[in-house]
Amino acid sequence: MTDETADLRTRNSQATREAIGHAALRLAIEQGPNGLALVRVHDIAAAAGVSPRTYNNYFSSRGEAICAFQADQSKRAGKALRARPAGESLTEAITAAVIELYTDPEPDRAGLSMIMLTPELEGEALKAFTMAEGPLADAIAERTDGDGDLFPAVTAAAVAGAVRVAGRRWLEPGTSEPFAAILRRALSHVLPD
Amino acid sequence: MTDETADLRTRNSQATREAIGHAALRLAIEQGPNGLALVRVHDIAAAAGVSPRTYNNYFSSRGEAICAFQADQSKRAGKALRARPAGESLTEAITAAVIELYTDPEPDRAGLSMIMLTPELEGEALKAFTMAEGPLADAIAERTDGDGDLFPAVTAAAVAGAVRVAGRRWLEPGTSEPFAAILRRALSHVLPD
DNA sequence: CGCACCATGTGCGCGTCACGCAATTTCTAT
DNA sequence: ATAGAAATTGCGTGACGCGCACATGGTGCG
Repeated sequence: MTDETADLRTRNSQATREAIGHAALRLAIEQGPNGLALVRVHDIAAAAGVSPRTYNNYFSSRGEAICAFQADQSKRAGKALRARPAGESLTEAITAAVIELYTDPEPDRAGLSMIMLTPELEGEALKAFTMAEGPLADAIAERTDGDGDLFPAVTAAAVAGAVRVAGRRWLEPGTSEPFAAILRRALSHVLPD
Repeated sequence: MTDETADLRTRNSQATREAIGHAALRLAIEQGPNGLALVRVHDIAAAAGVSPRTYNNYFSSRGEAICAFQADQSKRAGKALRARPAGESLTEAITAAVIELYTDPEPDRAGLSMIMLTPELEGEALKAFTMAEGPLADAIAERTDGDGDLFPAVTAAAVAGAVRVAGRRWLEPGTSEPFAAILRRALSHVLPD
């Protein structure tokens, strides 16, 4: 892995960040999409084993904490694309990278529902998915070597949008199709043949 | 116009909504992208000539008020596409509709900068642009008569993303190219030839 | 033409939150 | 082992979101 653990200190703090995020999402799921107001900062902090003030050092809103996992996942989009072999076409590489990134384990239905289907979280959820765009655009630009200057960013945005739509689709009741399949179909509409 | 003025009462309340939104955006611009915290609810309400409590009846956060104009504009995307003649191809129709919608007057640079370049507004800004997706997807579905079930939503998301990217591009310092031209180029990357 | 009705505007008050500040604990590096 | 930085924490403050109740004004009925 290219992850050289960076700093041991940094690692530790990322661990607590994850702990807080995980606790926040878990509590939110327990209360359901309509009881988000009942998830108090105090409870999140307690569940994560930190002080409320510390929670606030890592996140500046409950929504941010709840969506942290999704956001962190999206941030890895660039790395995922770069990990694809150079032999693949851009479309193949993006498709494979995105599918691998978002289905490493099949996502948690409850968690994704909470994030994508709760109105109060809409803004944070969009931020979380949109976070993939920057890194992804950079990685695309590297692969295409200055195609059009707008192409990488636009494609990245389209891909992020396709992922979101695929997620919504996968969450619809009575969907047995695996997420990867839906994702592949969604991406086929925005990527060059 | 299909706008039948609906109700006179409704009209009035939409007027105050606009007034509040306009006031919020104006005050935000005055303070610049770094002084958003200084834009108090009290000031917005005062500038709009309503009570702070009334402001809160229309918007549940400052960001929502500031981005209201952009959000309302995006909501008209479906209508804009439906207004295109049936003879046009889907790509032509979408391109024309989007350009017309977002450049009816050339957008206000200060306002768009505030919305798109202020970190605290990122979530709300994304919501504002994403609001075009639903209506747009419906309108696309009507034009294509059940192409693929994912196609309309994915395309709408890609278009909304392209608009966002085009906006960012247009805001970059030293850009003299008209927004419509950038928009057209951006859309060409996500729409079928 | 008047009356009852509903939507909107407003004042008040409560609970929560985000965050600056400063003391304290914890951990790393030499 | 020790100096020093980073992280955790407590406290205090200002603002906010919103429920509640009341006033007001436009609307549609009889």
